[in-house]
Amino acid sequence: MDKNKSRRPKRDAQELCASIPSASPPRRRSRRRDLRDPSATPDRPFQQLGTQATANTLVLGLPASLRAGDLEGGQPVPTQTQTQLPKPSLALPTQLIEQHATSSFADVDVESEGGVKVGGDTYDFEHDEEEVDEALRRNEAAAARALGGEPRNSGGIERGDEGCVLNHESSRSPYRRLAEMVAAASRRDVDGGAASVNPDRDPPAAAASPGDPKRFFSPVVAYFAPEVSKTRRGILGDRITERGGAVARDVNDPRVTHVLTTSTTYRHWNPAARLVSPDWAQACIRAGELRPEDEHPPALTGGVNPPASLSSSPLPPVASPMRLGPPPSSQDASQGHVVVDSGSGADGLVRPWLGKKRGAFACQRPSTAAPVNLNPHITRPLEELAAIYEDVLGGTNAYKARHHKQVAGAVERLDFVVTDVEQLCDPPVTPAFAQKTSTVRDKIRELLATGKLAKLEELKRKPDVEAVLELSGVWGIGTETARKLHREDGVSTVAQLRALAARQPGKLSANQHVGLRFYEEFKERIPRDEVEALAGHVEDAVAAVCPGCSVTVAGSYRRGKTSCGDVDVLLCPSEEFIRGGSQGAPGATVDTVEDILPAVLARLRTRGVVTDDLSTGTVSWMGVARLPDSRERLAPTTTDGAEGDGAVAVVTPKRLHRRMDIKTYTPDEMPFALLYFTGSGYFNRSMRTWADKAKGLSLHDRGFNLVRGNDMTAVRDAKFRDERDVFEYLGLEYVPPEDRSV
DNA sequence: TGGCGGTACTG
DNA sequence: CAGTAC
DNA sequence: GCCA
Repeated sequence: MDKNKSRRPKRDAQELCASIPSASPPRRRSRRRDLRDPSATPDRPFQQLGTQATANTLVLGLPASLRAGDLEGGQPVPTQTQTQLPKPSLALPTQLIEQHATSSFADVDVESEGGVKVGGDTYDFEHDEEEVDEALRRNEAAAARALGGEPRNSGGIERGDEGCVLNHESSRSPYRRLAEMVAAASRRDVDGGAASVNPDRDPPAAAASPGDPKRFFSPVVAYFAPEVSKTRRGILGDRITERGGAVARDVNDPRVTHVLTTSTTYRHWNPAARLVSPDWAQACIRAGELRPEDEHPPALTGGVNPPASLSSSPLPPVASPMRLGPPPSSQDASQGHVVVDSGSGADGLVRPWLGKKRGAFACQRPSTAAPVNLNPHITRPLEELAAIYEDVLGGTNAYKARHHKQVAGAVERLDFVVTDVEQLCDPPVTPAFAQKTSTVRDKIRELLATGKLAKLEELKRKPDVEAVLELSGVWGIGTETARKLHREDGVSTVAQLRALAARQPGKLSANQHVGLRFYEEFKERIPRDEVEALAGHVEDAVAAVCPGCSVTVAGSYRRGKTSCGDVDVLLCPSEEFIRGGSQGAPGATVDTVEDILPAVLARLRTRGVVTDDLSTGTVSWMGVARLPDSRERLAPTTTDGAEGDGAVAVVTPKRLHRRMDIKTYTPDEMPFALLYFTGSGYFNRSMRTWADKAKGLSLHDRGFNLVRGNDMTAVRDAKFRDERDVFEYLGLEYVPPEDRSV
């Protein structure tokens, strides 16, 4: 444990405060060149992705810093175990550094489902202690067998065995042992025979000799990138395990040797693994032996038809998503970046807390999203409690919820298993852990001692809690409506609500009917490529209506997440269009900014992309969309397997209904809109507060307001061409989108 | 002890 | 206006 | 529930 502690980044208040000045150096114009993202340099022409014919700009793709170059260039991929803090960039009060986006699981990339995995089985904490204990005993025996002797497995997968303290007598409490099991299990949580520690499951690997030609995959531990379709993953995965290999569920598993991906931009955390196309596995299967990896670099498989609108670049290459497509003219006009800090502070720096003793600052750093959650025994009950506070109790309880989630998130990012609250205190995981009293800290203590939370149990015993929790999961139904439905109509489940809605349609609003209809579909995550395909259709419509209008996907997509909860699209017409309507933008069928969205939506409706509306304004739309029923939309999945008779099965992906938002902004609002809709929610919150405290500004989705007295006046003394200008104006180092998933 | 974001749409 | 969502 |  001490070892783990020493690996943790040091961040005491002193150090954080000391880093403030460097966090916001008075930057001169010339420094803007050596920025992380070259394509975001003002001088560089913005890269267009749309069809040449239409001058539209579809801004998609991973943030530049996630691109292939990073993976191949041998730069160490930052892991959360690194010792020093990366260069501080955004100085913020620690109490504001909160994590997770809007909803509890909205931005979780790693599957955080299920309970604690122990040797392939999953236990959640509904089980009583005996049950957990028994499971631990079983698996300890199995693990001891697997680790103790020599032939750990036939695969020859080598890795260090550090930290495998499974047989320790010193571990007294069941939860300490559980914690250790969790740590161990997460290291060997590999599907398929090779590394399983559970004797009940597939031990065949032990029987075969390593040299067996039929088991040529034995040195391979494959991980399928999320964009590889389920079917393909299943088929190839089976072939690989049949032939002695293993399939890892987690890309961070140190034993992963090959990452199978179609994306050249796939970001993975295991630098030791090779990035290959799934075709590589197929070639190996066909050849009956391992084939050279170089022959199959990660790429789209042949015969794949990307959606028409994206055909020029199936995986959008280098256009920087944090750079909104600037109207060409404004680019020419950008002789100098006239973002002048006319505000407070002679040196342009504001450090309101710097002199204070307790002024704890956290510096925003690249948020190395936790690859695996080593502490579900803490985070899950906390999140559960938070969900009840937020969705059931509502009101000011949302603030309790927020704090519980903040702590859960901080604990989830830890790279060691927590067995004692003190581990969370010496460098405090959140500022609250440095205080004398903290109720959440007490809750964790209780959790570690007893394995449960009295508060949570008590709340869960209340009869309406579960009902309200479920009902408020319907879009458009919040705590109040859910409670009323349960109280007055005796509705407890979505199924019952559907029955009620059928009997008495007037009970629900139109939006709630929509939410109810797509209840299941809205809960599904949206893969990146589908986000791109949907955005591609928006781009087509925009191109037809208003050439030159940029189309940008914000949201968690822009933060580089592999899947998203919804599709967030921002439109920004050119300045020519703003000035001259269809005269300024030849080809436009509309004349004002307000006309764009309705026209775009009309086209999307006739194509069947937009299916329902949730709220419709002139510049903002929220609704439902899905991919149209055409033959070439998402990459069809070819499943000619090892048996290879040449048959190609085209698997039709189910076209789920997705939540989509589209908003139009003028070029001068666009940087703020991008910032706001890229999030995360917690990142926004911290930036808002910083703007308020440091500069007396209120930050919103279309600009700054100067807060003086009661009234607020818009800031008009500075020009903001992109997000960087906003950061700069606030005296903050730029934080790229992918590092904003705080 | 009060504040915790400000805005827009629906009904 | 309350409720909801962003 | 935490913080100023």
